[in-house]
Amino acid sequence: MDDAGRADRREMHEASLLLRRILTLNDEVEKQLAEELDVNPTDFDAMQHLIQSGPLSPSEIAARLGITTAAATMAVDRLVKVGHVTRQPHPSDRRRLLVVPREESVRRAMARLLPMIGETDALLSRYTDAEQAAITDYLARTVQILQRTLGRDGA
Amino acid sequence: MDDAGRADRREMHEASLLLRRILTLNDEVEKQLAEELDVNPTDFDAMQHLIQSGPLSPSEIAARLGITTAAATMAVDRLVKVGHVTRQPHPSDRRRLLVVPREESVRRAMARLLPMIGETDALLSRYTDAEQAAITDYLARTVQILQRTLGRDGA
DNA sequence: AGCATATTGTTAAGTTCCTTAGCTATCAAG
DNA sequence: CTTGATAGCTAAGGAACTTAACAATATGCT
Repeated sequence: MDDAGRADRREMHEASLLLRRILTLNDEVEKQLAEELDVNPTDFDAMQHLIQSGPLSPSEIAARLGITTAAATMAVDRLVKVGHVTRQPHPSDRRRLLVVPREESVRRAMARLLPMIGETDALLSRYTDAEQAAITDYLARTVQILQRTLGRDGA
Repeated sequence: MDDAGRADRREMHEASLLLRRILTLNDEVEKQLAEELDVNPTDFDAMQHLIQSGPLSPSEIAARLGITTAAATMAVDRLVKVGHVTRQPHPSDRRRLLVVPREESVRRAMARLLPMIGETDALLSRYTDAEQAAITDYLARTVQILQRTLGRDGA
C-alpha cells in the first residue's frame, strides 16, 4: 500500500463513480429544497412521505423516518406552525389523528421537483428498447446489491 | 384530482422508481455502517472523506461536510476519542494540522464496503459494450439533471 | 358487561450536536 | 516588524433527538 492509506479507486468503472456522484448530488438537492420550504431535514423528509403517500399518522411518520413517536410529535408541531400540514381526527379511532399536507405546500414542492422528475423520466426515451432494458436491469441489480449489503450486518 | 392530494406516479418509468429506491437504500446502508463504527452521521461522513481522500485538515473537512470549522473541531474530537483518527502536525504550516484516519478503522470500513463496491462494479461486466455505454450515458445525464436542478434555486 | 392490557399521541427532562462569537497562534506582505 | 489574514479552538446558546412517564382510547379475555 504505497499511497498512504487512501482508498484505491483506479479499478472503478465510470458508471460506479457516476452513481456515487448522483447519491451526493441528491442529498444536496434535498437540502436546498428543505431550506426553500423553511423546514429542517427531518421535517422535509416527513413532507416527502406525506406528499407521496397522502395523510399519515404521527406513528407512521415516526416509523418511516426511523425516529421516535415523541420526535414525530415535535416534527408535526413544527410543520403545523409553518402551515405545511394540519392535524385532523382519525375517522374511526379517536386515539389516532391524521397529518394532512396542505395543498399549497404540496404544490410548491412539486413545482420545484416536477422539472427534475420529468427530465429524469424523459431521459429514458433517448434510448432504444434494448438500452432501456439494460439500464433498468442495472438499476434493479444495484438495488439487490444494496439490500444484500443491508442484510449483512457486520456485527 | 381524485386521489386526495397524493402525488401521481403512474407515468413514471420503472427505472426512475428504481433510482429513487437506490437513493433511500444508500441512506440506510450508511446509517447502519455508521452505527457499526460507533459514530454519528456527521462523523461517519467525515470518515468517508478521509477514507477516500486521505488525511485532511479540519477546515477542509468542514468545507466538504457543509458545517462550521467549530463543528469540525468537535467532530474530530469525537473521532480521536474513539480512536478512528489521529491529529498530526502539518509539515509546513504550524497553524494547520492533518486529521489522519487510523489504518485499522479504514480496514474495518472497507471490509464492510468492499463487497458492495466490488459487486456494483462487477455488475457492469454483465453487459455488452453498447449496453454499458447506455448505462454510463444515462447516469451521466442524470448527474447533469441534478446539477441543473441545484442551479435552479426557486428563490 | 367489566376489567386488564395494549396502543396512540403527548409532555418533560436530559443529551447531543450544531451555530455564532471571540480568542490565540501562526503565516504572509508591506 | 507590524498589519492583516488564516487555522484551529473554546464557550455559550439553540435546535432536535432520546428516554421515561402519562392520559385517552381501543381491544380482548373471562
